[in-house]
Amino acid sequence: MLTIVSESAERALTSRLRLAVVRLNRRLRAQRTNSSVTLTQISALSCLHKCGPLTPGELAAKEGVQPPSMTRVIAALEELGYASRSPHPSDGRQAIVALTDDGRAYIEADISAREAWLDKRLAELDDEDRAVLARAADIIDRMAGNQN
Amino acid sequence: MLTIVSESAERALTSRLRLAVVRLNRRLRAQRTNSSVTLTQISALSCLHKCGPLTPGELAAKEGVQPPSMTRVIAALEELGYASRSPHPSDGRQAIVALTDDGRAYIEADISAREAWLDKRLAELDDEDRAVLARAADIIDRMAGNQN
DNA sequence: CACAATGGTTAGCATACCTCACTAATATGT
DNA sequence: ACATATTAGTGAGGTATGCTAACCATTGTG
Repeated sequence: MLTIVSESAERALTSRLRLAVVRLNRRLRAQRTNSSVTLTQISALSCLHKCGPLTPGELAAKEGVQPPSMTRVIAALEELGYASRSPHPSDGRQAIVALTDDGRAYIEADISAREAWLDKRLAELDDEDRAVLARAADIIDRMAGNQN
Repeated sequence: MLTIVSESAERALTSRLRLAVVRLNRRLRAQRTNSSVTLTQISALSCLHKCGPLTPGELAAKEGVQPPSMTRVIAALEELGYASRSPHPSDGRQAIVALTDDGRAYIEADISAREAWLDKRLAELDDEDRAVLARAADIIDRMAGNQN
């Protein structure tokens, strides 16, 4: 139960959380076998969907990766027809990356299918466990999102 | 499918949990830049430390990876002097992977240093958030299907 | 004793990060 | 105004981590 966290459990939290995240991440990546869109690309698409058009640099910062890594992701999304690159109106160095209609349709309609595995696992939990995970997702996002 | 227990936050749990895990995993991997031991290797070392000597196949099963993936991890750990491979006493096909003294010293004394980043983030949370993460780690581990 | 099953490794492929170095565009300082 | 510095993005190359398929070597069984 939630009320008391034992001393030993508390001490091992760092290790346990790390291992849990590493392993769940592994499982999630393994689930996308017959999809042409990778987990990283989905993550970037989600970001564009949530935030609207962004420059490559902004997108890299929000995803917490270096700009060169994002360049490749954007190129792949463009290739797939899910994102477009247009010139920045006032700064010739920058570019604007936006979802295409296809990209929007994909992220809105198709992601849930690719999340079927996780969705099924979540459905097997009780409401209380789901509530814990919902809170944990927020906490983790804050921790991972804070630079440094 | 998911039972909606609390409006919009709950509805997107699958997406949010996935993104949170992907991003925290990314951060954790990024923390080990000046270390020669990678996250995957640490995970395997932890497993050996907790379970004692294992065959490569057992280790792969516990970590939830395929045997060929574990072969590489074991080779790296052997190269580093943190694990040793010895022949199985009764079955010539199998091998026994065990921590060396160096490996034990490493896993016991040094891991916490490599977890400093996460440890610091966790220390910034309040007790309630930590409790949520502790429960979440257990739930996630169960979902990811880790046989202990 | 031939031969299938088992355990492990090798080879080759894909994804996803990184850093370093480069180009192009913009801002700055004398 | 023009040379120089800074900034944004990209390309090249490297590492880590997973996979499957194919391959030995050993084991155990008919």
